[in-house]
Amino acid sequence: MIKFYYNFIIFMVKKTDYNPNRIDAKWQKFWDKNKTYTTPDKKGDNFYALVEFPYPSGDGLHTGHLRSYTALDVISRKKRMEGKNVLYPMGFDAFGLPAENFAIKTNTAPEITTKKNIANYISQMKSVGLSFDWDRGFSTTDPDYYRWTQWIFIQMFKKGLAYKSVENINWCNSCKIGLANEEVVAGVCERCGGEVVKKEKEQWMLKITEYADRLIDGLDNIDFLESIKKQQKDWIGKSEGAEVDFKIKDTKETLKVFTTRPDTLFGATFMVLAPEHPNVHALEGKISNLVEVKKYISHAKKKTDEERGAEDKPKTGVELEGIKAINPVNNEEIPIFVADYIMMGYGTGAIMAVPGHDQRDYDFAKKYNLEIREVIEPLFSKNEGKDAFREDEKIIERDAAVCVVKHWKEDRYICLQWKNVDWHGLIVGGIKDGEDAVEAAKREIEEETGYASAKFVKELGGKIHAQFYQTLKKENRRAHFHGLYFELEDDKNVGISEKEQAIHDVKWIDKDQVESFLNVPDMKLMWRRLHECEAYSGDGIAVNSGEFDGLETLEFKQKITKWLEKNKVGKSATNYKLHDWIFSRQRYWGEPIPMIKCTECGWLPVPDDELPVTLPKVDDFKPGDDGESPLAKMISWVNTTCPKCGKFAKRETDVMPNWAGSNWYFIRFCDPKNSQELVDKEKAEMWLPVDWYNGGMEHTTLHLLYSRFVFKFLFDIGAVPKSIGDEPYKKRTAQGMILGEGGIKMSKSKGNVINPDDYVAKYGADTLRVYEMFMGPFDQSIAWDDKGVKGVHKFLNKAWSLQYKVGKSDVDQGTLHKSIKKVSEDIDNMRFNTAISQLMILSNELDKQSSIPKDIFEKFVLILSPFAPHLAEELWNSLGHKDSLAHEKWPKYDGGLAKDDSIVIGIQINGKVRDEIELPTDTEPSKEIEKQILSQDKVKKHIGDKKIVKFIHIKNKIISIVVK
RNA sequence: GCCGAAGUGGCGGAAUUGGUAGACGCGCUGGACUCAAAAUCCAGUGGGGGCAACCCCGUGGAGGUUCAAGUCCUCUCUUCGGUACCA
Repeated sequence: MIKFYYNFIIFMVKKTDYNPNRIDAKWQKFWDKNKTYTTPDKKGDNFYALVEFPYPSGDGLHTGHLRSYTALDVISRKKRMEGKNVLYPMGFDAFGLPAENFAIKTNTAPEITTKKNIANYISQMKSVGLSFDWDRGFSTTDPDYYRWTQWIFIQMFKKGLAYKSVENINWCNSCKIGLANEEVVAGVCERCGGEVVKKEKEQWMLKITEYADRLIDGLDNIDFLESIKKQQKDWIGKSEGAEVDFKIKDTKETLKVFTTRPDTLFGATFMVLAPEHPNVHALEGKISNLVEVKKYISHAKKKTDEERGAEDKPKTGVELEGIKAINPVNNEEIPIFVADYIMMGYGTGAIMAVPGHDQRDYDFAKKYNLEIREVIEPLFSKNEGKDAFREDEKIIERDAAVCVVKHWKEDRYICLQWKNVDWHGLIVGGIKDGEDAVEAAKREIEEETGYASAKFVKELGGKIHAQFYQTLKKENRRAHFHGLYFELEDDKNVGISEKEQAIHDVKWIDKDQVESFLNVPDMKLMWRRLHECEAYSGDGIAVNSGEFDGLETLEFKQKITKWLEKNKVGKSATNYKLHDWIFSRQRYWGEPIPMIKCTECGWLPVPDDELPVTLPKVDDFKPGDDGESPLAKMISWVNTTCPKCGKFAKRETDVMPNWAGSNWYFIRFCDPKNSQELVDKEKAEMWLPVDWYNGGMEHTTLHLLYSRFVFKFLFDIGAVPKSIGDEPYKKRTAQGMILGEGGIKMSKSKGNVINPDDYVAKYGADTLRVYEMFMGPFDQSIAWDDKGVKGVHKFLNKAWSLQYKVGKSDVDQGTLHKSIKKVSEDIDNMRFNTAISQLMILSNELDKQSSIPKDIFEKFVLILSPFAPHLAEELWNSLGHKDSLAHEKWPKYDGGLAKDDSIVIGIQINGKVRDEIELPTDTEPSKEIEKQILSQDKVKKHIGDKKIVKFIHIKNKIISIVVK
């Protein structure tokens, strides 16, 4: 009796409320002290998880950072428990404009602000229990780190990949800084939203274009989200075609153009130059309307890129009168225009205009009344399905008339809907021997619709071809459609035969409905020709192209390119949208570019033993109005001696862009303290490539592309071992953005920024972590919801109180094993939201028990721990374990126990669920089961006296009965 | 314009290969506990009809394939991202 009371009192006293603040602090201290997450360098079962290291801004960590960091933290924690040696590092990308702008405003040195911000970030990250290996941390602003950033630049210089060039760069008027194309968003500066203008500046450039093909090809063998691969490919923008030289009549000048369609050369009826094109200047003497031309050019230059690219802007241009170009394929003299729809930044800044087959050229030609010549007749080839064109079978050619027929009064047109095939088309009929197209068409119209008053109005352009396999007759068909337009004069209808009636219905379709009614591309195109407003830019068969007539596009391209090469007027060529990377910034807070200019010896790199070129302390952080870096004012720093001849020389005063430090940081985490080389080869081999890299979608064409480029370069020069390949990241995923409450973007100005610190203080780190993982699918944008946070907190409270139910009892293990399975798989696939919902299901079920067996509860704690590590550690501890659970074995599930013994499946009658039946799992279909089901009352009722046509039983899924 | 992703209750969202749509969470309603509130617990909760057993309708819209469609096919509308005269 006494003992009973004693136990009872102990039991009462032990029970405490969930107090996250106490638990969080306790375990964070424990992990720090015991170096729980410090990663040893060793060969073997390693796993490198990486998240984008942040810029340490004054605002501190935001919820978006945490979504990414928590996700890979969950993955890292699970991998550790699965026995992997996990590297999950963190550092800071601390060079950049905010610290510099702050310095200009307050005259506080960027070092000081940066140091303070980094300390704050570290304490914030620790306060949410991210399992980073802090021993490997660094900042890109550490001289020990940027020494190697500078070293990489020098290696690029030595290989000819870094060069100085005068560029018409994007210049932000408010930041006073040159921007890469990637940093100009919608015509304004990505950072400050300020106006971007064009400015000529001498800049350091990196030849990323040399790696363009490898950057495309490398994507094939790595596990990146498809959307990322596609965006990178589009950004690089490779297109293959030819360069063609057009002579300018009576001069020695030629105009070089790039085209992806050399097969349309015979259709080139004029040329167009970009306003900035240098040849305009060179030809000034011959241009008779020079004043007009100059006026147009200066007007065009004033426009921003955005204005020039504005939607639906009518095309403008002016002809260069007095000069003509000569089309090399047919020696025709064609006019030359300057127009701002041609951009200097793409291709050669000049085009051959083919108005028949390019929509922009077409619009321009229409406006200025220029010749439009058709040189490609469309060919529609069926390539898929059983009626796909078969290369090796014989081909039967057929001429046919296609008729667009207008109503006698209204703006409606005849279409045919076939009855036995899914075909919505126009009136089509074969042209018989001795018949012309119009006669054939009239005959068909009368036969198929009964209307006899069709009056021929006009032809609808040239022929359209279609090829497919006729499955019934077992032959390839190639049909040549002649498009004809008719108008009915009256409503007289002579009727149609029964045979025709059985084939199709005649439909009168309103003008604006016709296009969507027609369901085959060749008919749609024929219909659109009635309105004469577009150029056909697809593939087809050549016409009006001299000796090349009759060739199909692909073959024509090859032949004409050979012809151009033979006649020395062109060659095959590849063009990219990607430009070389402008690598200079006229600012202070960045890595100094380690170059010296000697008037005698030219540009020379700073010798290796003088690296790093440290950033000198300055008093005035303002850039000069002429765009000079603040460093230019540091005369004593700028003046130096030439490393080659020893005479007076000057240092480069530009600094690197903030991408410089971030494009190789993941390499340094493998060996962060190495003073001899960028990275020790053996250590690089242990960790690289990165197994899993998660970050934001916004870095797809910037950081992610740049760092792949730099890594390939380091691979080429042997700075990283060859054995690891030339791709830095095996797998790349991206999280969705977190929006403010109500679904609007978080911003200071809107005052809807969520500060994670507040939630850590109020609910604890685990609630914040679990909420961020639970709020929705990881890759989708989602709005913050305070109510959801409370719900998660309730769940953790429940998990906490479950510990007081631990005791001896028998509890069914089914849900536990199902949960282990689901949580394991969901974490691997970043389906964190459903993993947590499964944990909730499990906790709800355990809560229903009067007592929970200890081993079940332990496993629950273990699979909860990646999401809520502090709570899990505390529970683990109170279960009697002394050590951290960070390296405990991840529970395994028993496939048998994860399955239910029996399963309830629905019984459908004529497609509707009417009843259900509980069957042992994996019950095979049998006559007995069928009998049992048919004897159930509800089933009997619904079948009534109808006859059973079909009885379907899919194991573990459904019973479906069809009755009549 | 083009490319990509997505449209499911009051809300965030679940739903293997097509197989009982709405798991889990929020919110709401009712109840218990409380002097009261909060917290907690229990029950209910797609819409409509019916006392009820049940029935009808439901995954942006219109067609289609199938015994069976949120899921597959055709067309279409909307939203959100990316991109922009790319020759």
